[in-house]
Amino acid sequence: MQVEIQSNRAACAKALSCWFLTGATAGGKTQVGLHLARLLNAEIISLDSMAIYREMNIGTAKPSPQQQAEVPHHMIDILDPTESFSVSRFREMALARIDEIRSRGKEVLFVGGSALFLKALLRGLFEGPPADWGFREEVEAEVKKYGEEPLHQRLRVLDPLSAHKLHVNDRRRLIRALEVVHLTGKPISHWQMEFDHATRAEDCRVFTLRHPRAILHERIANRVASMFATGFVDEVRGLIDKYQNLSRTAAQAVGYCEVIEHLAGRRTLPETMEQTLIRTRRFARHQETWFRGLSECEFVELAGEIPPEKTAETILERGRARAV
RNA sequence: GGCGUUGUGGCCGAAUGGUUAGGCAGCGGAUUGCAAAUCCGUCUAUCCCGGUUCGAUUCCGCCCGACGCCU
Repeated sequence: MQVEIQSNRAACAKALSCWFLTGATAGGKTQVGLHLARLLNAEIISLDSMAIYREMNIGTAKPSPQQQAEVPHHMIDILDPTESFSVSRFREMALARIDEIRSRGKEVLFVGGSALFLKALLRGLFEGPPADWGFREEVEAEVKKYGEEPLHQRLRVLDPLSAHKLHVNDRRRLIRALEVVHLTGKPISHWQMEFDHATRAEDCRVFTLRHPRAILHERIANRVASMFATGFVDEVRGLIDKYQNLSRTAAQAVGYCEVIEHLAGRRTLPETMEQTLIRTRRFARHQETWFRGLSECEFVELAGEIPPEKTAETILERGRARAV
């Protein structure tokens, strides 16, 4: 345990020495990131839970091949859409990439909006057991029969602290908490206590692009419209033809989920587009909730049309000014 | 022009002579191996005017709008 904390600390320190560019979806991270990477002589590590999938290009608004050729990118196109993924795998792989990039004498810039991944990098992850899907399905079946209440009841005995923190209806976390005691004999709250060291924004370089909400909504509308205009539906059709089903994680992606329903004939195209728009907005809102809550995040307010290279320069200036 | 139906919050949609469903969207929060997921919280409206009534969103009349039918 002591060793784990040590290595966790070391890993966090390593991550904290990198540059980060984050922000809600459709906020212009890709463009700014490219400029910033050039200014820093950096390579980019994607901080995005869906861009890791091959063949999911249009709907994830992945950087184009040309953009990826301009600056070396990592953690993009590393999984088939049938493979599942997890935060911890992301973290492990990303940490390895940091070393690799540094060994070339280059700077590291993370670009992306997956907030949980960001937090895992900045604050660490306890060395807990991976998901046990057999166990989860068993418990899931119980919930179906008896509801969440008995689950919560059980957790109150095994891990009162977590039970107190979790809402009765928060089935996923209830199950994970149970899973951890079941697998390790120790409550998840015990493990989690060790890893919540917040860093002040001034002591790191986590820049968070932010637009006024109305403008962000406009940008989202434009992005969704252009996705559908450039063959998003065909992309998803291709995936389904080839793989039938996407992995548990890939299938959750905004837009993909909706288009799959459409291709199955359960939804018209206009409904699908509307639903994709709505879900993208909700996604963006949740992302911003995350960023507000992470002390590491420093907001870069973008009122009006600011050219990406200008924003990159602003960030560079601010980031260089501090000793990290 | 006549007759009929109808008018509930941004949208959908119940109900009721007095205790003002619900859903969606929006907004806020949570978030440690499914995270672009998931969970929680929040929003208080009955077209206008008049009448009946202790009390009207609910009953009556009228106005306006919508829809339908007829001439």
